[in-house]
Amino acid sequence: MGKKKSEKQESKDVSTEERIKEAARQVFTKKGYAATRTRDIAEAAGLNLALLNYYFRSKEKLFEIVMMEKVQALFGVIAPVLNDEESSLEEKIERLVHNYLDMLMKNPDLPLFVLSEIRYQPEDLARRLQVGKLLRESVLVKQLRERKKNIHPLHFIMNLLGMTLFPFVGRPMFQHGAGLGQKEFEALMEERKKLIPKWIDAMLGVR
Amino acid sequence: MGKKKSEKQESKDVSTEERIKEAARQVFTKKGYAATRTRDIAEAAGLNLALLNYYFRSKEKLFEIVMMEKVQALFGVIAPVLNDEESSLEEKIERLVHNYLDMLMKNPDLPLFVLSEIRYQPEDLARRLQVGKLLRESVLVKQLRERKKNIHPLHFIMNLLGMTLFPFVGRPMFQHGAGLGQKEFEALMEERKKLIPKWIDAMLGVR
DNA sequence: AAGTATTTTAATCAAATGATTAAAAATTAA
DNA sequence: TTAATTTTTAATCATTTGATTAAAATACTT
Repeated sequence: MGKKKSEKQESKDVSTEERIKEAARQVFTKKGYAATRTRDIAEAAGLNLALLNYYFRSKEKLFEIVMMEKVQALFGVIAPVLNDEESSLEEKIERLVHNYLDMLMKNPDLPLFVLSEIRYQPEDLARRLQVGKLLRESVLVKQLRERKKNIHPLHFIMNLLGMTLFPFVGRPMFQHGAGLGQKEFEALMEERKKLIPKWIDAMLGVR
Repeated sequence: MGKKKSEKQESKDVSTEERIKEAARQVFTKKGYAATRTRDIAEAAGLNLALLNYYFRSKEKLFEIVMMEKVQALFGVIAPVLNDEESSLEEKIERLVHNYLDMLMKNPDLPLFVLSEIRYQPEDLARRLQVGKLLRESVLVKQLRERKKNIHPLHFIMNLLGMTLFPFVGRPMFQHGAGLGQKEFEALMEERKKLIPKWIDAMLGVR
C-alpha cells in the first residue's frame, strides 16, 4: 500500500495517504469521532470518498491512528521532563509548564478532544502509553513524595495538570461566557508560564 | 401533550415523559449527543421508540432539554456563592469548593459531558445562563481584584475551577492510567475539600 | 510498447438512523 | 355507556452512512 512508491514521488507531493490523515486530524478534532462522517474527511481532503477505505480500511482504523497521535502529542511532552533524573523538582515544574503551554497554544483543541474521546476506550490508550508510569512512578512523583510526605503526590499532579490544561479545556466557556478573545487568552497563557511555577511553589510550602 | 392528565396519575406513577427524560439524561451523558441513537434512549426507558417523537418531537429537542439541565447543574451551584455580598473571599472559596465537590461526587461525569458538548453550540448556552456575569462581574471577582491588583482575576477563577473540576474531567485517565479506584478517588476528593482553599490562600499570598 | 500493479473514480449497496404513519389501546369527558 | 381525546404500538419510510464494487486511469516493470 504505497510501499513501492518512488522516493521522488514522496519528496515532491504530499501523498494521498497523508492528505487523508491530515484532513482526518482536523475533522475528528473538530467534530469528534461519532459526529464525523467519512464524507466530511474526504471533502476536507479534496479526495474521493472511496479512498478512505482503500487506504485505511475503515473509519475506525483511521481514527485509531489519529487518536494515537493526539494522545502521544498530549502526553509526549511531559514524559521526558517527568523522568529526568538530573533536574530538581522546581526545574521540572518550570520546564513542564513552559513546554506544555507552548504546545497547547499551538494545539488548543487537543486536551478536550483527547479527554473527551478517551472516555470510550480508556484502558487501551492509557496502557499503551504507560500513563500509569508517569502518574505513579516518575522521578517527579518521587520528588513530590520526598517533599511532602503527608500528601498524596497525585494531588500536585492534578493541580499541575489542572492549572495547565484546564484553561484550554474550558476555553469555549471562557470565550463565550466571559467574552475572552484570542489575544487576551494568549496573553493570560503567557502570564501563566511564569505564575504557575510560583503557585505550585507556594502550595508546596503550605503546612 | 400530557397537559390534561389528572393530578392523581402524576403522583402515582412516573410519567412517560419523565421516563424518557431520565433515560435521555443517562444515555446522552454516557455517549454524547452524536453517538446516542433514539433507540438507545427508548431501550433504556423500556418504551416504544415512537414515543420519543410523540413527546419531544425530535432527538435534538430532547437533547436541548437535557443539556440545559446539565449546564444549570454545573453552573447553578456556584452562582449564589459567587454573588453573595455578605461573605468574605475566603468564605466564598471554602463554600464553593465544598458545595462543588459534593455535587461533583454525585455527578462525576457532568463536567466532561458539558464541556465536551458545549463546543458545538457555545454562544447560546453561555449567554442564556449568563456565565459572563459570573466570570466577569461577580462579587468574588470584585474581591479578587481588590486583593490582587496586578493579576487578572480570571487567573484565580481558572485555578479554582481547574483544581475543582479537572480531577473529574481527567478521571478516565487517572483511573486507567494511574489505577486509581473509586474509593481512592473519593478519598482524594474529600482531602481536596480542605486542601484547595489552603492552596488558593497560598496563591493569593504570592507576591 | 506491452504487461502488470496500483490508485482513483463514480455508482451502488446494505444497514442504520431519526422520523412518520395508521391503527389499536387506554384514558377522559359527556 | 358512548364519544372524544390521548397515548401507545409496530410497521414503514426517507434519508444518511460506512463500506463495497467494477471499471477507468495512472504508474511501474519488463
